[in-house]
Amino acid sequence: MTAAPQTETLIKETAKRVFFQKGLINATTQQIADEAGVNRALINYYFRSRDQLFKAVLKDAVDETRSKVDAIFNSDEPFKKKISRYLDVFIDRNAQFPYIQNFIITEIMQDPEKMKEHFSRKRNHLMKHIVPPLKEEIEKGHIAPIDPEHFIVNMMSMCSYPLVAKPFIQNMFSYDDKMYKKFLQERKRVIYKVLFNEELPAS
Amino acid sequence: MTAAPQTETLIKETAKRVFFQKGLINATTQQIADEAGVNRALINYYFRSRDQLFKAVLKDAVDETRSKVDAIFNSDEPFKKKISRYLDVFIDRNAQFPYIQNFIITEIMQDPEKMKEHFSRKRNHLMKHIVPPLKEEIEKGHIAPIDPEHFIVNMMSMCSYPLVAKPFIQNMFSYDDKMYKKFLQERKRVIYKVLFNEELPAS
DNA sequence: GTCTATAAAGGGATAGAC
DNA sequence: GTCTATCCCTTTATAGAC
Repeated sequence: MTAAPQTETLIKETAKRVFFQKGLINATTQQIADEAGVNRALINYYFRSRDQLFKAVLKDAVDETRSKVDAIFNSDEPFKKKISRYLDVFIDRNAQFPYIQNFIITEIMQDPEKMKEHFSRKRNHLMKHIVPPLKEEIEKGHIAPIDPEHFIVNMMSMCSYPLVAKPFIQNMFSYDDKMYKKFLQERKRVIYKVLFNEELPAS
Repeated sequence: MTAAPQTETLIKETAKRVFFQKGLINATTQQIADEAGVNRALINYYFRSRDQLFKAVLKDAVDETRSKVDAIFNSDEPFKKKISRYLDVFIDRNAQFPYIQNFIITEIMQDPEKMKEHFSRKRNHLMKHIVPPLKEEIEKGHIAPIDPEHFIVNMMSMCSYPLVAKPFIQNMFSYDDKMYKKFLQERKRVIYKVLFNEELPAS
């Protein structure tokens, strides 16, 4: 085993931290190199360009979240249970890397064509997992009637926005980091309640 | 009346369009000048720097929304009616300038200290308008018990996220611009329903 | 693989002519 | 008020030595 993969991994992990934990979307290659303690030229050596490093790191993050979500929805648990597990995974994962959502949105905002690169396979991903079982539950009378597309947007909104707007929320409610973390955990229960108009069962 | 104010206004309106309608957060001064059909140096002449132009435009946008929101909550209508009017104003205003929310978030993300410049007076703004009457309505049994902070975040999430994530939603649901616009209008009713668990009355 | 040095481009801001 | 020309700085990317 040579030293190469170590450096490449180090750069990638550092970029992940700088971009998604520190939220520095405009971080320069110099900043990332300094943070990783490597020479700046090595970034070009391993990734050719800043843009390709960025894409690689974002792709990894998106893929990782997606595979976790797939695992949940491909299981044979009841629909409401799947949703509650989705809330767990989505919130915990994004609490660890709070700015992933901002980056996805900002990337797409700059150039909607970019999304197709990142989400070509994910397109309709949540829809396929959610719309059929949701309609079924509504027909059975287990869930109050709602347009599935609004259901999905409600769920994503209430999950993502509190992450995307972290500094805004901390300021508005005078939350320190510990209180904000607690608030995020509470949201799993709150969102479930709002979506289904019933309490989240103790698991 | 000289030609000066016209050019200054032209630059400002153009920047507003480039930033908040086109979503080009990293637009260069050259791009803005070209779009406005003026010489690039005039931006520095009127605004000294790109940063000050940006701040001026963002401040205008924030102030305009805020004064509309204040007018609603300073009226003496019933609480639920105020919320429904807030949904109207917030969604219509941000549908016109879809990327204002992104910019606020991105600005704050880059440097949380910046928020204090923009929102020093707004701090706790929504809280003061919402928390007391919400608690009162809950005590009276008109609204199901909920933590007011989660209520506010639920409301802001379901309003803002569909705007912030516009390209994402359009892609996911294969919405063209017309369908997306319709979807946004529907959300007024959907959000009201989710917040209060009752239908929005016909106004 | 890793470093130094340098090329090359992009963008913001200003001086000075008109 | 408006324009051209220029300066300056930042940042990316690469060539070439080690």
